[in-house]
Amino acid sequence: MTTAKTRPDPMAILEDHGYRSTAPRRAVVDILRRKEDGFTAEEIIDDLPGIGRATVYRTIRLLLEAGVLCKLALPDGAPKYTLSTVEHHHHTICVRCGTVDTFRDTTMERLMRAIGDDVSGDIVGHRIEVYVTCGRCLTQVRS
Amino acid sequence: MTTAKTRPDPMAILEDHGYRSTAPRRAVVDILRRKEDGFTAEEIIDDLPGIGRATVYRTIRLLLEAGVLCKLALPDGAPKYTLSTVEHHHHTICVRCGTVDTFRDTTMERLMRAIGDDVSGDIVGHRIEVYVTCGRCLTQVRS
DNA sequence: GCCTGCAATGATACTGAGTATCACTACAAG
DNA sequence: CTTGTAGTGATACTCAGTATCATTGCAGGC
Repeated sequence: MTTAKTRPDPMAILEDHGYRSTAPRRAVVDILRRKEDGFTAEEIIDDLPGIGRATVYRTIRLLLEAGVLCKLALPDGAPKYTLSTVEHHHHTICVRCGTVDTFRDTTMERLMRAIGDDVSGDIVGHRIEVYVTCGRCLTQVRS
Repeated sequence: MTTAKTRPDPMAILEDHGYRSTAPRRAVVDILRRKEDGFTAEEIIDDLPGIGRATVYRTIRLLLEAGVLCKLALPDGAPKYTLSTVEHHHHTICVRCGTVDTFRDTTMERLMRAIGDDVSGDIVGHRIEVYVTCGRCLTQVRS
């Protein structure tokens, strides 16, 4: 599931949006491309002491707006980011190790349409996060 | 949908959990019982100048743990609380006026079971928030 | 009725996540 | 080579919530 497939370079996408390819932005993009399991903003800031907080957060925001990143929430609401590969998908987050994985379920799309009949008003978006104990953590627990 | 039905007194629930019924706690519980559309912690703090931040947050936390409150997230991740009436349900949040409503869809439960087959590991929880433009706001927009 | 102990309180200071400000830098285009 | 502006980073701020800790106030035992 976590295949490092041919992912478009986030930096290229930023350039497509009219933003400059600068050294700090490339540094941020480079480091978070290597974070397969999601990351927090402070984590990136700590990893790049030469780069200011503001720049890291700005770059993250640009990538969010460009749809390259997803912002998720842990059960307690703490934010976590992850690179998004596919268009529309949802995330599973392991509550033990924090590993983020994605899934795409067509039931979900049908569900949203079904809910549309139940609620008064127009659905404009949704947030779905599934919290799991991942397979790896399960075997650790049982051993 | 937003019926002020016979709701168990949150204070009584806290007492059942072994917590004292104190004046500050009653004040907090009283005020948030009147907030049909959800509320933020700071809102409560502002409404009760005589009561300390810590006490308000503590009371909210106790109520969350007791299952009397739900903590939701707006699209930007900003937290919002709402009293929960029924056991398991989900929320719609109007992105214009912030009104919180609840729905319960059996499809959701079936969906969770279906997802269980897709993901590796055990599902331990989920978060689902549906963002809407509510009926009232829709008529305002169109007028 | 009065100790007394502990739960609860509130002031305050802190953390964590993110934004605003603003002087400065570094480019890219003319 | 100038110059305009996007981008940067230091810093201070907001917002949400927690930690600390001295003080208060009840509830139960005598």
